[in-house]
Amino acid sequence: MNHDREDKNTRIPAVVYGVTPEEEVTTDNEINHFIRDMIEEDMGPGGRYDGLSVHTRFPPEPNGFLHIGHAKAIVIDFGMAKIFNGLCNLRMDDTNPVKEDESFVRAIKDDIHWLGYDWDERFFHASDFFEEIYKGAEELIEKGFAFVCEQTAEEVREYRGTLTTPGKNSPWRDRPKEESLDLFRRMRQGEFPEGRYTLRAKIDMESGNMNLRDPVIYRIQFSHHHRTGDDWCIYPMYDFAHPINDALEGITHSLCSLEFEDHRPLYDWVVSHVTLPAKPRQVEFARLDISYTVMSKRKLRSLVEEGLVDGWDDPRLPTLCGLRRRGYTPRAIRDFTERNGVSKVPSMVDIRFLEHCLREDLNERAPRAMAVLDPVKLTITNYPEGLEERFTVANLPGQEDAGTHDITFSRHLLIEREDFEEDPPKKYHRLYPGNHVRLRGAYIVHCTGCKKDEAGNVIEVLAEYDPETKGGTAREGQKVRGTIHWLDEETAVPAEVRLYDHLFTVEAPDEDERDYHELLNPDSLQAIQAFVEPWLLDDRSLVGYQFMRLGYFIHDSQDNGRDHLVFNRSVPLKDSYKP
RNA sequence: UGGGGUGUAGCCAAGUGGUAAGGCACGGGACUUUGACUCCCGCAUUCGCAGGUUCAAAUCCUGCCAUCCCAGCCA
Repeated sequence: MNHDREDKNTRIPAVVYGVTPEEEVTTDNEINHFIRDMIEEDMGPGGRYDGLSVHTRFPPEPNGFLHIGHAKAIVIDFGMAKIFNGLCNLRMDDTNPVKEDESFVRAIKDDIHWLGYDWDERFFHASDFFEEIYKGAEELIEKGFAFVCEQTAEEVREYRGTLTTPGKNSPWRDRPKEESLDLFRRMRQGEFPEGRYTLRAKIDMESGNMNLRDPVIYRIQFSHHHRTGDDWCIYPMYDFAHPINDALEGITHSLCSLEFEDHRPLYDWVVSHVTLPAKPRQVEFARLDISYTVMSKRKLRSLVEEGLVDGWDDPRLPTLCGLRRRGYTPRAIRDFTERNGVSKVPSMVDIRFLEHCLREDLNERAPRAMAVLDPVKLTITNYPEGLEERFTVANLPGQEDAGTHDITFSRHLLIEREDFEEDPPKKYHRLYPGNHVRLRGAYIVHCTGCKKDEAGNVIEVLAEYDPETKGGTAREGQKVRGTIHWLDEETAVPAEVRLYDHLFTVEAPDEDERDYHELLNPDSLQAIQAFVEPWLLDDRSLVGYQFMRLGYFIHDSQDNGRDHLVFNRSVPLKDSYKP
């Protein structure tokens, strides 16, 4: 057994987007679901595990990056342990060396830490227990519950039968156990080529459950394992290894997704036929799906490999690293998964709920700033040329300890093009000739007109300010319906802003029969040249900013330089304005 | 008559024999130096369908329907 003691060093660095250093994993959500009830009963008086403490595990296969679907499992696995004052292990399910790689191990650990969970020293690999698992296989052979089979993969498939017809026994099923034992040991010694033999559990070829039709539990594979190197040339199958790993780690509740439901009889078979120190229990729940995106490892991989997105951490992807780069916070993700609940109903959650959870978190802690995405000039015609005023504004209105920063004001400003209409629709209360509007934090101005080019496009908006309204405070009795954001043209800093939309144009791309390439949203990324407050040149909020009236944005973690600011829009603000 | 699951609002989801929680979305209003936030109000006479038991059924019984997963020497 090989605990990774250096693991303590893999804590992600203190400065990581989405989480503030002193932040703790807490929840205000009421966690109530059938798994909690079941555990409660199992641990209670007379229950299955009366007297033991809850022990769960999160067992990813290190062959890809974690996505928000995994986050649900992580929240459940670590969350249940926490609620019941138990423990949760992290285990790399590495029983198939041809698919797995050490590089993923690191990324997986970082993502889990980022989400706010920790496994202390309980970091395992399925491969830590290869010897014990092997012993279990020998035990099965000795008891007559397993045999070495010589059927080819093709023959195994034929003999397995179909969903509606029973299978047939392998001709090697009744091979004497001494012979099986000898062959199995020689398999381990590397005497036979891949595919020549397999070890199969002797259960029931006529079972309606395909998993019980003498499943292969060991296969020969001459691949280099990322951890055990070339020590082994036979590897246990998931169905055999998993229950044994669970038992050896002292897991009480082995929580997994619905598709393993009909593996449970096999899980239980292994637990009762192999001598083990504990009897873990498998419980299944529905995995998480989200609208307008894909969650399958295969599709995510091909999006990355075909260059359709900018790597595994593309902000449009549902991967945890992608969400992190997008500006999602662990708190929002945890909140989202908890509030979704846990059930056995295959579900497709509306992505707008995820967005809601992010806004709810960021609204409370993202500093406010101003940015103009589609600028047009605003000239304050009665403000002296060359004069500059400085205003101090709160980072987070209403929260004094969040600090302040300064903004400058002058005759030449930048505003959002859509905040001026020469001929406004009804109920429009932004700038239009004759209207009073507040420039947030500065002054109330009175729009006097605009200048246009030959083509009739507005190139400059004109207004006069009211010196009596400094700071944006209205005169006695004065009511100003519109407040807009703005930037001082003199001090505004150019920045690239990346606006994201759904990666797919349909709600359920995974269920669509069309090739998913056809379903990609061509406008999922729109990069524009915008302007932001100079303050953002040096400031780095770990939870990003709210660009007022626009949305939440965060410095891109990859592409920012001192002279090249890049912001990702995490999520736009809600907007109930209907022209 | 393969086996195993699941059906409560547009999307999640409580509910476990006493007369349909909550959230998201949506619609309306109040407030507002963000058309944000916040706050009010509205949103299932009905729980996949049909029978049955009961004073009483989303909850119990029977039948049906729909839908998901399983035929890797993947996990």
